[in-house]
Amino acid sequence: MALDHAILVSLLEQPGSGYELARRFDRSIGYFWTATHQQIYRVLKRMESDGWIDVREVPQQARPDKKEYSVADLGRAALSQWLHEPIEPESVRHDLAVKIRGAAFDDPAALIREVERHHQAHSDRLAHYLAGELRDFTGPEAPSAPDAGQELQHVVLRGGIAYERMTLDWLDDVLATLRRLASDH
Amino acid sequence: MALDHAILVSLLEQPGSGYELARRFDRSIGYFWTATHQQIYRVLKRMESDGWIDVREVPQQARPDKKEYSVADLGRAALSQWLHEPIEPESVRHDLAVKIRGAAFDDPAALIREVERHHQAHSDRLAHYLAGELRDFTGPEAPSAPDAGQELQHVVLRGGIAYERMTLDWLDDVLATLRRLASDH
DNA sequence: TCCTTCTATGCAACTCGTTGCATAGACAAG
DNA sequence: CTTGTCTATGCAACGAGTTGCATAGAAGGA
Repeated sequence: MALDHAILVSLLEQPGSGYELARRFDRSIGYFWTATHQQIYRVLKRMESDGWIDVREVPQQARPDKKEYSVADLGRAALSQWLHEPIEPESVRHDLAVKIRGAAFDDPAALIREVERHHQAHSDRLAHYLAGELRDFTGPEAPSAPDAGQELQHVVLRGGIAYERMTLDWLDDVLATLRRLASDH
Repeated sequence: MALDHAILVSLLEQPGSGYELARRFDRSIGYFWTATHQQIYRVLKRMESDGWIDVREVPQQARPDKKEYSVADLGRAALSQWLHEPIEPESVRHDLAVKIRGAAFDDPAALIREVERHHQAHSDRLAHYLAGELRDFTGPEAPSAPDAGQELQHVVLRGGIAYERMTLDWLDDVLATLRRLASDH
């Protein structure tokens, strides 16, 4: 149910259309939440009919018109209420770990390629996060006196960076283990 | 769709009933996958009718009879096929990060308690993982020459431990940030 | 000229995951 | 003696998430 709230937060940071939200969910929001455009349009429709958000039709040239959404008082109140409710620490779902334990009943060496692919993907993601951090928070273009919103965005991004670094270290450990098992054959 | 495969791996490691699987998913499998007993019973039923697993009725005294499942050839083949298919690196869903960014539009100080609760929960989980590692892999009772399956279980557990440590460090960072914002009020 | 990509929104069908409820005997604690 | 917990399985309903498809104009490249 947190997709609602992720959308509200994003719209508070910057009003926008469903399409724009979908792109943000591929970028900065993607650090901590994912959603397809289908999910987003459906939730926007529901929140609009519940009076949580307002719509404004924005005509455009050379591209389709869009509906720009912004957060209404009811939405702000709903977000605030959710912020004050405790939530459970997330439960993990890690496909790769299933594969690693499954490899005991198959060929561990066959997993090496796959793990290397994941290593590359996480390495790319880390580079992307670091570039974003430099651009928005630590580089020369960054605000010298960040406001609360920027401080909080930065600490979330630092979480993403820490996660990717930890994952890369762990994947190195996994690769070393798989290679050891393969050479012992 | 990886619940199927997580169950197959668990049944290969040790045949068992739906109830026993549900408990494993609260314990060791819970390091990397979660599922309720409802999900598990439904998937077991489907896999049985697809011939992936075999059932054996086991009568018991002083407790209800149980159905012990074990992996059939078809299930082993399905697992093996899945192991050879590439999978996408997981997408993240982190409620707490939504809350942290949302706090910019509410009261950051009000989140401190919540973050402390999460810190405690992750700290408990870390202690639990470390106890399991000592018991099964690094303590005096552990096998001196672990087989491939144990090596792979250990590397997955090391991933869980690294994740919890990283998360605790990050939550410290989050708390420091929230406290700074609260004192600047 | 045709093919693809980008912007922008949406329906329909499906699978996956969660929640509430139900049964039922055995055992332990208050 | 009642209440709660543990073992063990399951139905029904709902909500969340995924996949495939559809529309439609504009721009850019082969």
